[in-house]
Amino acid sequence: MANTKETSTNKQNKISIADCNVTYSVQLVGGRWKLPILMQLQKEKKRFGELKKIISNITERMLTLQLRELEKDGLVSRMVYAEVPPRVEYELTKTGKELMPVCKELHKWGAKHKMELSKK
Amino acid sequence: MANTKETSTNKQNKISIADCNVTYSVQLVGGRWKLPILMQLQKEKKRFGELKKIISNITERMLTLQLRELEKDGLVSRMVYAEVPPRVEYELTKTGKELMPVCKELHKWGAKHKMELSKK
DNA sequence: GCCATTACTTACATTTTTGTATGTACCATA
DNA sequence: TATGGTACATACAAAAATGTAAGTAATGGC
Repeated sequence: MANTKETSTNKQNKISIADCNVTYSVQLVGGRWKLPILMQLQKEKKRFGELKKIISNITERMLTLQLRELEKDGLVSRMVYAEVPPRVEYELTKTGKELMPVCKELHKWGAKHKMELSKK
Repeated sequence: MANTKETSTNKQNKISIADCNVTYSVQLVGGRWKLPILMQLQKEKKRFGELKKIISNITERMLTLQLRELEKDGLVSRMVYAEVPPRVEYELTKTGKELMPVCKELHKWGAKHKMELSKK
């Protein structure tokens, strides 16, 4: 996430593979906590602390990191209110919202797949 | 990929997060080379060597590892012909094929998203 | 006997991701 | 002056994913 070596084969492969829009899309939501975050923001915007409470086991560090990436990638917007103690709200962007129907399809596929696996 | 420590927080989180079918699905195709492989098998089955040739930059090791996981997860089937030199063919399973329409949606979303980003 | 071909395997190194623990700024209130 | 709440940041450690380099088995053809 942080501190990537720009010249590594690893990094170069990651970049070149994202030429494909499917791979690109999956990379955007591939971080461990990104989908859990997006799901929580689906219905309404939420504060940092709310996300932390709802998403069990996530640490503040990971929540921050993943939110920053989602923001950089244009899936989530961040609103800071000049208050003390601070208040920061996160919300899906238009692009983020447009991803939700695709998630629904993934959900369907995953559910069906899990069921079929369990039969064996 | 190989050698995971069963008791690590990391692993435990990975597992618990897959309760959600969306996250579960994304995990199945999340490996670096899995989507490139799946895309290649979309139209027709292919031999190990063909995949290696077509997917530029993939190493034999990574191709093997990712194919093994795709097989274990029921997305790809493996057929070994008792010949020398060996011939092994890989093919999408029913489940794998059913994922393709979802990939198409992801593709659309990714393409649109990329376009919008490039405007800024 | 030697070589070529194919689909791997193995040992190891590097890079990336994730987790742990602790510290910070801000100001209102006690 | 001390305390509490919020949303972080930072240094470090562990784990996981990926990459590199070399080797293997099998057999048909030279």
